[in-house]
Amino acid sequence: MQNADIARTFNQLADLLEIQGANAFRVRAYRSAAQTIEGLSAAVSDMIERGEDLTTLGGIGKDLAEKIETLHHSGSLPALDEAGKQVPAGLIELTRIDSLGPKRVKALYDELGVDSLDALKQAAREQRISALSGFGRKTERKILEEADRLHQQAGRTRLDEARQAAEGLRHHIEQCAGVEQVVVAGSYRRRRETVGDLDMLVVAEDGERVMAHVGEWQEIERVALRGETKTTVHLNSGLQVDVRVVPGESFGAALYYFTGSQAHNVAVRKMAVARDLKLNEYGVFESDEQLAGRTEEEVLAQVELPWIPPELRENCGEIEAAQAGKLPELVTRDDIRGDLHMHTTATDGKASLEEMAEAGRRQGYNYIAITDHSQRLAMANGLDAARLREQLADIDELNERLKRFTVLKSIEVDILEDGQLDLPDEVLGELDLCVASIHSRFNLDRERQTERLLRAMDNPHVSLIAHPTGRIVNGRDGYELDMQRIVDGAAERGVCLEINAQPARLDLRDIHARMAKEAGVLIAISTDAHATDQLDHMVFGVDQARRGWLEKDDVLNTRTLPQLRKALKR
DNA sequence: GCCGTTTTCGGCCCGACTGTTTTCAGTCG
Repeated sequence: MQNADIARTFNQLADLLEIQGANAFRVRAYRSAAQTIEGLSAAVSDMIERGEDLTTLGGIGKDLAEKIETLHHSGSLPALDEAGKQVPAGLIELTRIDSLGPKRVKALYDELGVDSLDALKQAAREQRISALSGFGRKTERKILEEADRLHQQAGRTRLDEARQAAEGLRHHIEQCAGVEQVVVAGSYRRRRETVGDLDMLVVAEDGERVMAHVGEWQEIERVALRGETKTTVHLNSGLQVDVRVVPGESFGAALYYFTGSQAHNVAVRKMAVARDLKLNEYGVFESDEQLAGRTEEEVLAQVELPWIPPELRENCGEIEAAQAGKLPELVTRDDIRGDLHMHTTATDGKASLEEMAEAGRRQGYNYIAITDHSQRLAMANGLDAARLREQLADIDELNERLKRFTVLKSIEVDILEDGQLDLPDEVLGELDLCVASIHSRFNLDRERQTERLLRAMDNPHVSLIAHPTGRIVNGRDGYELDMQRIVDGAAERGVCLEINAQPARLDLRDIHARMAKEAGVLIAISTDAHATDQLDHMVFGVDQARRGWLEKDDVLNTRTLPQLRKALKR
């Protein structure tokens, strides 16, 4: 039972309880516990095996700790089965329809027996919904429209795709007269790997004018709602965007509020309440007097907190760290001195050795490492020892011509099923660094996959494990791994782990990067570029590193070349 | 269901928008 499974179970139970009309705070307790568990770097099942007390976790008391243990030992939860008997689980899907929440779903079920999407559509078409008290013709029509849309609705959008949409719309809004500033807040600003929607904040006096201007954007499929200060639109790409207009004196409060996360906001607002203050998107207030609101710094100062980087605002220890003056100084793109993972035309890259070097230099780097694939990856035209040695000679020749820039000799060597490497040790010994990774047999069980990676790290030539979990964002889960053992194993052996900066990989993910930092494992942030323009992906890797609390010293490729060579010695 | 610098009971974050209402409930973020 993984953390995500436990979190999902609690969220399901919360959904069912909500439809039943259970105490809203009880429902919230389940959701908050789910969030806590999802944000943990350690596996809850391991904590139970080690006999740790789960009630030390925030939002988890005696009852929820027992339920987690029940889940861990039996794989199911009687409370969930019980709730499922009270209301059909199919109702949860109905709450995903925009404008249908738990109360209305319950009413539709009680009054009309609606327990599925099809039953809902039929009831709407037969106009039985508008006959109910509290429902009207408009609501009925809207339900029908939204039920049809539900099928085509995408899930969360990858950050790089969201960036395209966000920048386009932001530019459009900036053209509106009277607009002083446009900022994208929400999970986009926190740099989560995917976003559910976009939250845009506009500083302007005339809200009506901005709302009208937004409605004219060419990429809009439809306007879902529109008020004086807030409008929600759906883009052709399927992405939902909320645009809000705020006055300048509230900009900091609004930016803070709409950046979230929700869990972070709730925690900070509680701190305001404890000081007899009210904190909302317009500012910090003592009775009716506004004490702060123009900047995030002055808002946070009212609850005696320093400014907290958005990437950390997940209520996973950042508030406590801020109070103790122990916030990390997060790594930045400017700290990066080189890129340690990229391919050339020798295998499946699109650019030559020399073109990659030139592109690396244009990034402002001091060095890059060329890491083409090894022979096992036949479809990528992987290198055998002889072809690798040819490339090494080419690199020597290139380095003699380059000034104040170094191309490091490397390889992305395949890790075979038994943990052996795909090239002989003697040729690996001729490299500056050896990057190893898995490209096959993703389906081994957890124990064997973990052993496989540990065996690979046993090879003294291995410097770095690339995309350690093999996951693809919105694509596939990583292979089964005991991450704690991988991280501890890397720490013992002096092996580094990669944050692969491809927006589709971002592997390690944030919580595992943080786990590695805590174990003292150095992280390389690398683009895995297969073309020169993909070196630009470095920013996504840096964002992910920041979400993992990494500082400059935690990152291998912030080092100068001599420091790097030293750090690579095992 | 959780939690404690006012509390082991009684609180628990806050506001915009919509539709169906004559003053507000439901939903969403």
